[in-house]
Amino acid sequence: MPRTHQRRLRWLAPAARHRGESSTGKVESAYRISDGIAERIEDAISDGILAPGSRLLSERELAQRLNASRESVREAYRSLEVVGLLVIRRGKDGGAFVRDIDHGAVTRSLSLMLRLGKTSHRELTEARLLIEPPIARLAAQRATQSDIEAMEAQIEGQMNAIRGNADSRKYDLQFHRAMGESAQNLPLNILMNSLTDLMVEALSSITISKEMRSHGVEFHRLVLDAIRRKDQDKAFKLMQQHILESQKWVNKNRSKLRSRK
Amino acid sequence: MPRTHQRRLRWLAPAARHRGESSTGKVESAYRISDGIAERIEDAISDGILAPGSRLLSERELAQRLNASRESVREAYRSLEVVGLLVIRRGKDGGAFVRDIDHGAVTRSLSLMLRLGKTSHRELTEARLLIEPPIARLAAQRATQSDIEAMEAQIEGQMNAIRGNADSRKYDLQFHRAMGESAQNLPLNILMNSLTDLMVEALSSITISKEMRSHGVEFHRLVLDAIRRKDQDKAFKLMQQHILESQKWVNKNRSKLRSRK
DNA sequence: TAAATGGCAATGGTCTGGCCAAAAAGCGCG
DNA sequence: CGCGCTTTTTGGCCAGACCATTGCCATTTA
Repeated sequence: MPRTHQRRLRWLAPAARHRGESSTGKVESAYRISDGIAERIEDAISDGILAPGSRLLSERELAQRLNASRESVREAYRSLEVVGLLVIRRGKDGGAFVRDIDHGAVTRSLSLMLRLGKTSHRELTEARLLIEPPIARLAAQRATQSDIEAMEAQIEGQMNAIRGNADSRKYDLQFHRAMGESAQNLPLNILMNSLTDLMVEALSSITISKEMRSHGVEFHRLVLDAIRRKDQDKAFKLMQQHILESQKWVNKNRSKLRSRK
Repeated sequence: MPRTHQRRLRWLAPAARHRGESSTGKVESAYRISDGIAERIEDAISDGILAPGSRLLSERELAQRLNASRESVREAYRSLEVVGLLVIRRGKDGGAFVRDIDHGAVTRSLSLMLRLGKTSHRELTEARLLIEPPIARLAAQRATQSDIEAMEAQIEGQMNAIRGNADSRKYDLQFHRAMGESAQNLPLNILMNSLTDLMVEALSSITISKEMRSHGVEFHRLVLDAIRRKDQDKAFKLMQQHILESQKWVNKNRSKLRSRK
């Protein structure tokens, strides 16, 4: 057994701790060994002891060291994979790796709830309408040079894609993401990303005319311009208009808008 | 083996399906039996075939029917529990039950990401400031009589709690929730609930003076009054002011504001 | 009669031990 | 050097067992 791994084990020192209810409301059904393990790993990650990319012990090995069964460890790893903290790979040099921070889990979770709640397209647009324009305003206020360059790159890519008749949606989405980044507000950014992801998902079946796509990229260009000039109100209004336009277009073309996946 | 359960099995008819990547970005590491099972159950739930409260087959039984091992079924159930779709109970008459729709999963997920991203209190307030006032406006526009009564009830409870020196935070939170309900926009509502939950969590260590609490409930009363009169702008501004006030108060009292749990 | 007790049965939680499949590393050969 | 086979590590899956928890019910007891 290699000694090199010894250092990694510090985080598994504390024994099983509190039971009951976490402040966010998850009811824990009594005690589970796997939950205890998962919790310690989670803490280790959020404390930075386990950095993104680092590899955890193999199921067999951690089980042995903790005097637990492989299944308990396995279950812990799987739970953390489900919430997006780990990624598990098979094969030699496989195992569980700490994932770099990824907002996708929030989006998935939100998406699930919205599907269950039969959310309409109207609600989604309404929500975007309340969140994105303010974010554009913040972006105009705070964007750094590199933020602006990132947005420029996406617009560039989008234009090329349109010219080549390739799929430009990816760049469209990325532009919104880049704008979100520059607003420098993590919660808002995550929320906006979730909403735009859902929008893209909802519209994925619809083909968009070349004209409309050009129209979209043009809007992005204008928004970016406002951000560059730090014209907050203009950025706000443009983004608002952008969303309204695309909604209007969707309404016109909703020959068959799928309510769910 | 009882025949009565035969009906419940319809949803497990389709065989394993698509692999690869879901549109929300989850990378699926090759094929897993448990994922297949989980997916079918998830679909059954979101299609309404499995209603909230209904009980799934026991691990042993479903495993047998699917010709899978108990572990695969178990893993599927656990995954769905983690994302908040199921709740699992032990003991006789225990098992996996479809949970009624619960936004807590989104909050937990968001909370995790924010912790990992070292989100500041400032960002949280900023986000609330952008989301809650618009929601108050929507509430003023759309609240039904029963919505209003729900809010009244929370204010009532909050006042009683303050008079009796009991914990009024719960009612405070519930008021915001009730207001969110009346805005009749699910995504916005979920987002707002997540933010307020996080705020409550962040402030849970701080004791709040009786005076301040009375001040808070007074604000709620004013907001509700504006909603009753359908005075959208007033509701908007009051909510904005409410958040600003409480932030100001927090800044003053942040003798020791914990950055994370 | 009503309440406490104790056994029973169903179900999830954990463990053991094993085999299979994937996947990367190592190695040998051209 | 690079291609292809073999090896080795690791997760995925399985079978069977036992434990812990929980609700139910018959029995006992106050």
